[in-house]
Amino acid sequence: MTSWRNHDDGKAGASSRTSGPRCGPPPARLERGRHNVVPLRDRKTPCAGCTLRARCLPGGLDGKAIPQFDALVGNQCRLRRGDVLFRAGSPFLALYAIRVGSLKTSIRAEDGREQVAGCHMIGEIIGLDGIATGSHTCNAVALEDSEACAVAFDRLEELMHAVPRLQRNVRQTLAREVSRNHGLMLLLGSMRAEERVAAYLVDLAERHRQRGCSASEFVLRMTREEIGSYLGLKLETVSRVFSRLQAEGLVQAQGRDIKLLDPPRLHRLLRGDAPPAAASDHGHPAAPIPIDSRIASV
Amino acid sequence: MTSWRNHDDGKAGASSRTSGPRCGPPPARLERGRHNVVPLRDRKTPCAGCTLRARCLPGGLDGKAIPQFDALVGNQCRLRRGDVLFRAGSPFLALYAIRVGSLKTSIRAEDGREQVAGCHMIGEIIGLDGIATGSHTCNAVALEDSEACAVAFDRLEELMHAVPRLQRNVRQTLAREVSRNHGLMLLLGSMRAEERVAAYLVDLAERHRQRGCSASEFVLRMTREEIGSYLGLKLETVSRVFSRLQAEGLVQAQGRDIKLLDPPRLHRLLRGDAPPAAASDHGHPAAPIPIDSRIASV
DNA sequence: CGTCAGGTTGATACGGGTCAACAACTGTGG
DNA sequence: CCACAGTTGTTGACCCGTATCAACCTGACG
Repeated sequence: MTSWRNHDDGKAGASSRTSGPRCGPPPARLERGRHNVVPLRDRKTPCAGCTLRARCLPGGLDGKAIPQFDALVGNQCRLRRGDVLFRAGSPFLALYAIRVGSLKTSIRAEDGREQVAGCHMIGEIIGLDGIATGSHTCNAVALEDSEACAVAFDRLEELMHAVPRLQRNVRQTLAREVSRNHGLMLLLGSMRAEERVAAYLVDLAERHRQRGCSASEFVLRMTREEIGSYLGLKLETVSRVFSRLQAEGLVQAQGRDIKLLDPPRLHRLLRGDAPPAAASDHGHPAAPIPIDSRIASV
Repeated sequence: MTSWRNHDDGKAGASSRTSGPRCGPPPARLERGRHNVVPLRDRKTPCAGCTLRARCLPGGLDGKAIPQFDALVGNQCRLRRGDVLFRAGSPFLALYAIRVGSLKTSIRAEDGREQVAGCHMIGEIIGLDGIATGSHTCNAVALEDSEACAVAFDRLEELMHAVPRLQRNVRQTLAREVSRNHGLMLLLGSMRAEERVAAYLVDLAERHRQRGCSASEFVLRMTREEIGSYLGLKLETVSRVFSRLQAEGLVQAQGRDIKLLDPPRLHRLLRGDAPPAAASDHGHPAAPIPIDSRIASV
């Protein structure tokens, strides 16, 4: 609980909507099921005063670029638990910076199977998946009451031309997503249930730590079923693993309240007392020099 | 065999013992072991004359931008089977466009476990993973004799400022990677062995089709072990699934030579006669537009 | 010839899925 | 206040799919 919490220092005014109803794309009206997504008419926190800025898209921008960026954040949207920020298939109009709360993203196969693809916390950018096709490929749903800033992408694109640093930030955000997915693939492809859950907890702990919150004591925002979906397990298995980890004194888990009692041992569980692993690049024993470096600067 | 075939109009050494409608380039039968990578000092095919251009980074560039782009492709590198194009941890200097052949990318966990993360064919761009951190996060290894164009990234970055279309192409390439990974996650997280292998075959077929090669008859470039690693299975399981699919008349598999005998049924295997699947966005019933295909493009 | 990598197939073990019962908690309405 | 239903989480019993271990085949190559 540091800075992360109160960038939301204002009261909600009303009126003065700058241009179009913008929180999410204009068509971001009540997504069925739950509550209205409420675009805050007055942006309460301009980027210049936002404590998240350093980690957000405008991170590192100089003084005069920030208001320019600020101008494309049309609205902050308020979401209640279960609200859909965007949906697979809906047109890609904006990236979203999570200002408060957390969201899950999920992808759906044709046959209806759905899988949680990501669990995103405050300060993270979501919606990137839409860049390629122009429409989103996953659903984003609030796991708790949340707020997100919608950054109009067409205008962001323009601004990127003028502000290289911004372009770099966007690209890095995309690339981080690639790299995050690598980790998830490793998890889904080769870890067993206990390792997966441990990896999940360790990851959450680290992300809390980065945000200045306790890394050893936090609240899970997803149900056992969602966690299972994310980790490629069934909910019963997730539940059992929590119980087992608790029995072994590694964690204390009461529902969604989690305490990590022995982080080092949890880490060790990951690195594998597990099987040694083989796999080779076609049988190269030692490290060949990658071609890359032989071609000096191409 | 359209355009995809003869960008390699030179003689690539001696090879050429092709038979049948094979897509890959020269069959490439070489032993393992690292070879010298031969950066071709003279680029043989400037982008302007490359038949892959439309699908490559300079796709859609206008006449005068193409030579500019061309200038940053310093070299084409020639790889023999098993050669490492770049390695996790090595500095990120360039993106690579695969001009001939195919490569796998693999990621490695701290404990040494390694997993194939991608299988990339002619016309695809690899190396994107390095953008975020400045160094690569995965290894790229040639699955057969191959050639790749190295595109210096620092200079590419500069050129992107001047050429918006190029910027868009790079971003789209990155985003496609995100979307590809979504598909893979779905596979690793929720499919059973038979579905995974079927998905893999269907994906390969589609990519061959896109390249103007036979979609029903092709050669696997990875060993059973690599395929298993990619799909989160053990090699024996992969082998068994091939045998079972063959017994059911869906495919004909002799080693790495694959014929799809009944593509429709193979597709059906994917859509799931399988369990109905539940999961919901917190109770939202409505069906968004489904994700394009189960495996975006794995 | 022998060796080795890659592939197939069988026997068996086990992890996690499946089905089911139940507890804790929430919100609703009488 | 209570009764009731719905959601979430826990736990047990059982079974299936995949991993594991092992034998063997094939083709390439020295």
